[in-house]
Amino acid sequence: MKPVASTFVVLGLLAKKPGSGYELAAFADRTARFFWPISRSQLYAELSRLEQLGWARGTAVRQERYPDKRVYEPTADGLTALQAWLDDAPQQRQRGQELTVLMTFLGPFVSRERLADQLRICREQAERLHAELTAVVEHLEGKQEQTESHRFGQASARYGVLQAEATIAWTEEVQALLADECPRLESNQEPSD
Amino acid sequence: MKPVASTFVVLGLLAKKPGSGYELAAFADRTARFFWPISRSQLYAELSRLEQLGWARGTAVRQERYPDKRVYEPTADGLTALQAWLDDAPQQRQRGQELTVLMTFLGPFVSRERLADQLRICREQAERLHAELTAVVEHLEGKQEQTESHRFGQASARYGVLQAEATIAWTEEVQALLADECPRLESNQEPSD
DNA sequence: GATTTCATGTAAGACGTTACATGATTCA
DNA sequence: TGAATCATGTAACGTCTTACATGAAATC
Repeated sequence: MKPVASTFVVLGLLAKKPGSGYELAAFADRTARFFWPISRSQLYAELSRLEQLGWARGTAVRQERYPDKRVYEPTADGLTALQAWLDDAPQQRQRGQELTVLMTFLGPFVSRERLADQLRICREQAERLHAELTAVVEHLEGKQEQTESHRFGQASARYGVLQAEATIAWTEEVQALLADECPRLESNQEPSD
Repeated sequence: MKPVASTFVVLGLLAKKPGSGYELAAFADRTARFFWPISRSQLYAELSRLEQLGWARGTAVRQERYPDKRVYEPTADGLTALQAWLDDAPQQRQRGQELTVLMTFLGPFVSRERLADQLRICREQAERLHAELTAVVEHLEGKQEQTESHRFGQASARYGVLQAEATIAWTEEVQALLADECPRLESNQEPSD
């Protein structure tokens, strides 16, 4: 019963918004769906796993008009595990971009330094991909014999170029947000207000 | 031994550029990697599957300086199967976007109408997602109590907004390319040169 | 009366990855 | 001498999806 990446995704959703599996599925559908889709059955599977790991506590709630439900919330251990995972697991090469969005989504549970690091890495990767695909596009552009196959190859590469540009723009936005949050390079304490 | 989506991806790569598994892996790494990554072992598995299906023919090639290799090329049946799949399988909701890029990449094997259709669907989906996520961003913006959790939720939703915008811009590019190719709504014949 | 909402899961299988295994040749 | 390139696969396992299963209450 080892946790997988999706275990932490569900734990993170729970940390943002405790509730029943059904409610959590609706929340995930509004938020995490576009960067980390998860099926209903897997969501329920992860919830039992979290309970077995002692990372979430489920409480049966009686209802009259609707079927009874089981409401979950993260335990202290669960929050510790989540923060620990966010702080060092993400050295994975796979799903790097989605992981960065996940870490942003779960910003309150990540240290500012870690998040800034991840954003930098994400941006650098996007910049490398952008350079690589731009070169592909230009290479196909420069060919004397412009076959149909080349034109379509170029068009598909343009997709990657545009996505990479969007990623770079997004990282800049979030980097600016982080800079705004702590104008002096001091900690994550709120100044006053 | 039923074909899966990746079977057709490999078949498509082969149709664009016949060669050995090793060469194909390098080609995939330059081209399809960013929209349909495929591991080396799976590539080899798909090549044997294609041969068993009679959709590709492998020929042993002797080499002196390097190990012998097996060079593949699609059969007539294979090309027919590829075109048939491209023409009606893609009613899948999953990987819809990547499928659209794949179809663009394999443009020479898809009918113009089918490709135009797919681009339209892709664009409409991106527009719906864009509207949905813009609403999420604005909803979080409008809240009186701006928690940290909301700000980060907003930041992650912005990612989806920017990606959707990139997708929309890309579909417009390719739609323009298609319109350019056949200024009159005539067939896919090259006019003259 | 039909459909949607609420509510939770199981079972089977599709799909894909990493690690392992091998080994000659070329290049730094 | 050590690393990269060329070349092809197997075996084991991890991950996730779809379809199935159930059923009351609310809404149209």
